[in-house]
Amino acid sequence: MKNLTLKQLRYLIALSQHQHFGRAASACAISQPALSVQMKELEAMVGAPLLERGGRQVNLTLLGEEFVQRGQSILAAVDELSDVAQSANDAFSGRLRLGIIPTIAPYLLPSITTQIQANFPTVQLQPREAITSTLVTDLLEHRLDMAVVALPVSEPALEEFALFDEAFVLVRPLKDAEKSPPSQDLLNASRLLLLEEGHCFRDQALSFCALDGTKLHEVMEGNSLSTLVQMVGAGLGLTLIPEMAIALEGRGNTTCIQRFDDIEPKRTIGLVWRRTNPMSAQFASLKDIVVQANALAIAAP
Amino acid sequence: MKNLTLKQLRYLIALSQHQHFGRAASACAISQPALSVQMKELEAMVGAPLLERGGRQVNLTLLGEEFVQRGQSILAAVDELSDVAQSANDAFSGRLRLGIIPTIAPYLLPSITTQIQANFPTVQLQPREAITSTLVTDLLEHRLDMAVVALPVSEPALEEFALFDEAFVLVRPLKDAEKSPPSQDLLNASRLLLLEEGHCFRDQALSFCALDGTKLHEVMEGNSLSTLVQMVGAGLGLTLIPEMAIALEGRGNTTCIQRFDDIEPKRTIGLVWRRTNPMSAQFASLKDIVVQANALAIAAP
DNA sequence: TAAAAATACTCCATAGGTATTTTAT
DNA sequence: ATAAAATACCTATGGAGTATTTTTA
Repeated sequence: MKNLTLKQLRYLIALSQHQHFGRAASACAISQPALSVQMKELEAMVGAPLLERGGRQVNLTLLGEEFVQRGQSILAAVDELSDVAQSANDAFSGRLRLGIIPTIAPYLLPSITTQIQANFPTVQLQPREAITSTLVTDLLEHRLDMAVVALPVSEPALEEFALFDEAFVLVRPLKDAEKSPPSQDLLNASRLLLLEEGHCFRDQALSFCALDGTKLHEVMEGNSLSTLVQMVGAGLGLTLIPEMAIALEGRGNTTCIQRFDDIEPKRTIGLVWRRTNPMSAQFASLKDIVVQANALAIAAP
Repeated sequence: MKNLTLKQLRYLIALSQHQHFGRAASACAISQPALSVQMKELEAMVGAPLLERGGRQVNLTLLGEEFVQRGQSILAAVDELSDVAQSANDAFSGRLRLGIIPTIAPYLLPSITTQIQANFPTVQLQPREAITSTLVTDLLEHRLDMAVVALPVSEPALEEFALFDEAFVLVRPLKDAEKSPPSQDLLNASRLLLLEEGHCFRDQALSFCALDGTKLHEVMEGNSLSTLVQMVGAGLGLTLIPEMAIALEGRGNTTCIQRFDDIEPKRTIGLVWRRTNPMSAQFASLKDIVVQANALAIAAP
């Protein structure tokens, strides 16, 4: 029974409908002998007669009827495969597992979600928030389809696509609003509040200050930008936040935001995905969505 | 998608399990290039990638996963066909639509049913009672598998198998028990009670009396032997019943049973079925069952 | 005798094998 | 450099066609 073919089932069903080899054969667009041979082989495989051959008409045995019944549902399931393939072909659709780093997620994810649902209603977005290293691993091991991270990732297996640059701004206690303008020197002289290890934003901030983690002594760690901003408000130090976070984090009345004039620190945010992902082409169409989402996020009050 | 084969589904599933063309191929007992080609063709047919080819391992796309899921249930349904075939092969089993004439049914059917259930527990007996002409039509048109009738049927498409001869006995009012012994002359001189038209037993009785229906004037018709016997008891005439009916119909105390001495009337009871029925071989094994059932029926009190 | 299915044979499409190249890590 | 998949090419199986025979009603 290992060599049973779908054709044979189709032929048997045709035969059950026409009860006549000649007519069933032409319904299947094959010759009568071809049908005879196939049915003979099918019966040989089954080891029992499926057909009762009369001179005038062909009838099915009980077993034959059973085969027709089951064959029909098998063929129906096969036909459904075409439908599945078709709908998958039609448009960018289905599950999209999107990773996103925590220093972007709260600000960008809401508008990304909205934009995607508006533009690709058939896409089921499954966002996941994690630090870059986790996201990259998840991408490489097929647990994610795409991620929003700070570039470069420099992973050969991953395709990178830059979306926009994002400036960092200084967060100071409100009372210092009139004091010295922001500068690298100021940061170096102050207690700097940073995210805990692993967050790329921490590394980016340190890099800007031309410091490495080991030389850092006057530092406190937090695990969300909100926490850090609150700590700044309490006068415990300074911190940097990405431009996009201003709308959300700059609302308090205990801190103030200051931009750097001279050498503005920034990072590049981009999309990454496996080069081998067959959806690559369609991912390209996603980039516009995310750029738009960014515009909305910045424009938000 | 019309040319999709079960092999391709098997290959895809193997690939999803091994995530490696080489190993999946050997699991399928084919070469790696053969597998590559089949998967390529499958994807071409589907019109969308099912596989994501990485250097180290092969992964499935979302659509590929969907195909694997559906493919597995399709293959499961195909495997079930083997089981169906197997169980049908193992023994004489399944539905048996058995026709039986009314002049035998009440006396023979109970023991037939018992015997069949004891000997072929997997057979589902579906008995139907009707006159011979109906049974023959039903057989020819595949509404019955087999029938118990009086032979000969002389239908070329039907196989006949004689089971046993069945004598007819005379039923007279009890008061006539000591009168003239049964003979053809007696029958001709009396009012003969017969079954209505269509029952073969009517024709057999008439034939024995060397009468045809048209010459019959002193005749009443009934539609069951029991009714006729009751009428005999009421002194309305005579009737004939088959030997097998004695146990049931001879119990009353208003009638008596008399056997013919000289030329004993009888008929042959047999099985008939379509020559083309593939179960023919197995039907042969049924004949012993029915013969046994007859022995039981006659032996019954 | 006529209609229908089975057989005989032939051919070609294609599944599959081997050898090799390309690709990706 | 190496492992793996794709490609090229060849072979052989088997699905399907035509012509014919056998069967059965």
